[in-house]
Amino acid sequence: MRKSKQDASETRKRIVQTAGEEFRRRGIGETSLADVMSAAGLTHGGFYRHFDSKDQLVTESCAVALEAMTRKIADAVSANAGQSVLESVTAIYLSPGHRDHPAAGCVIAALGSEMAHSAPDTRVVATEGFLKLVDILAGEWKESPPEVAQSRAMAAAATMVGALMVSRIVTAPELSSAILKSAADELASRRA
Amino acid sequence: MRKSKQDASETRKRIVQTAGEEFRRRGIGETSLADVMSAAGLTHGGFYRHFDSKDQLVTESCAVALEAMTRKIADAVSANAGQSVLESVTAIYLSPGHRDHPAAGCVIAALGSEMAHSAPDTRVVATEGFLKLVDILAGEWKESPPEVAQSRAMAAAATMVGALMVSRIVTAPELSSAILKSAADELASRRA
DNA sequence: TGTACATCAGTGAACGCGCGTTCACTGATGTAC
DNA sequence: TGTACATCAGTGAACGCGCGTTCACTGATGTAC
Repeated sequence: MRKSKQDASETRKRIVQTAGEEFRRRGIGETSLADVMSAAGLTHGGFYRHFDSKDQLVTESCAVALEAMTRKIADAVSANAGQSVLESVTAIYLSPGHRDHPAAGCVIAALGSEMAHSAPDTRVVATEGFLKLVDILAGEWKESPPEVAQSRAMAAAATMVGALMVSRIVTAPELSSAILKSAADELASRRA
Repeated sequence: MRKSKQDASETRKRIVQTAGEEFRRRGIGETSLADVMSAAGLTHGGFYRHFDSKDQLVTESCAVALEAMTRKIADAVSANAGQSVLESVTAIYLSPGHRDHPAAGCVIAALGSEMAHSAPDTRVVATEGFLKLVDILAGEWKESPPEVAQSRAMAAAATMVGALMVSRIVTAPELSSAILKSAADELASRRA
């Protein structure tokens, strides 16, 4: 049953991608390796041909998922080069679609409180993803000194992460939408 | 070994309190009932004399912990009746002490991403706690129409929750502190 | 280029372990007379 | 008020289960000649 090197490499990528989705959908602790492997169309026994541990998979899948999100957001910002950075980002990040599809969304909002207890490697990856998001947002305040722009961007990122996470906890749909809208309105008022 | 009704009632409260601390310290999924019971000075077998399930303990302990936090914040606000509500709240919520002692702090920031997948009862409790915090913050904008004040308060609450959670993920201590400070500065600029 | 052998991706069963939950038991507390 | 009995808080062992991890095995792929 041995597969070619290329097949194996594609399998590995598929496991990382699937794991990122399943972890974001159901949480890290609630998702077993058997869940991930079967979602990737494999049996769980083969996992250790590709990874040393679940922790390693968590770290890699978070890295890949964070990069996909920041790239998507950066692309949207450059596609709307004429308009406000904050507006471009919040339109994606604070959308009902993002809220309702955590598996394809922001790792920090989906797994943040679990990540606070994760392995150092995973926290480093999360830190880098957060800083990338901050960097994109800082583009809103190009006219300000860089430290000011970064500080405002950090607060804006915190607002978005918090609003999205809370919008997923809350039980009443209208309240959930109101939280996203309030955050978007508040951020709109802070434009450069 | 039967205990008096009063003893039993105190034991139950102690379990709820201890559970709230342990869950916030280590996460819900990572904290076993045996962990909670032994932290409360008991053996795990007695758990089901007081509760029907772990889920019930999670719900009750989150309710108690959220109420303690909102009471503490409301007290601080009324103690500083002369000064800005936002200032009073952020001085507590966005402090390094709060960041470094999750066991005594905000449940939503400590367990938010886990709560998004929790039982409906738990999510209802979290929703009520969030709305209580929003209600306190809305006091900042007494002059504005209530919907405006509530909307601004929701965004402020999201900022605080997001900033605190991210400050606990991030690996570099200076960055962690910078996130708290950026959020506090931004909120200060939104005062009524 | 063809052949013989080593490698290793993936399977499926098994491992020890800790989990939530249950249960028989103990003996102090609560209750009925 | 005192006594006999029922209750039940807490203990400690046990339950089945699913977890992360390991392993023997298969057979196609890769490699050495």
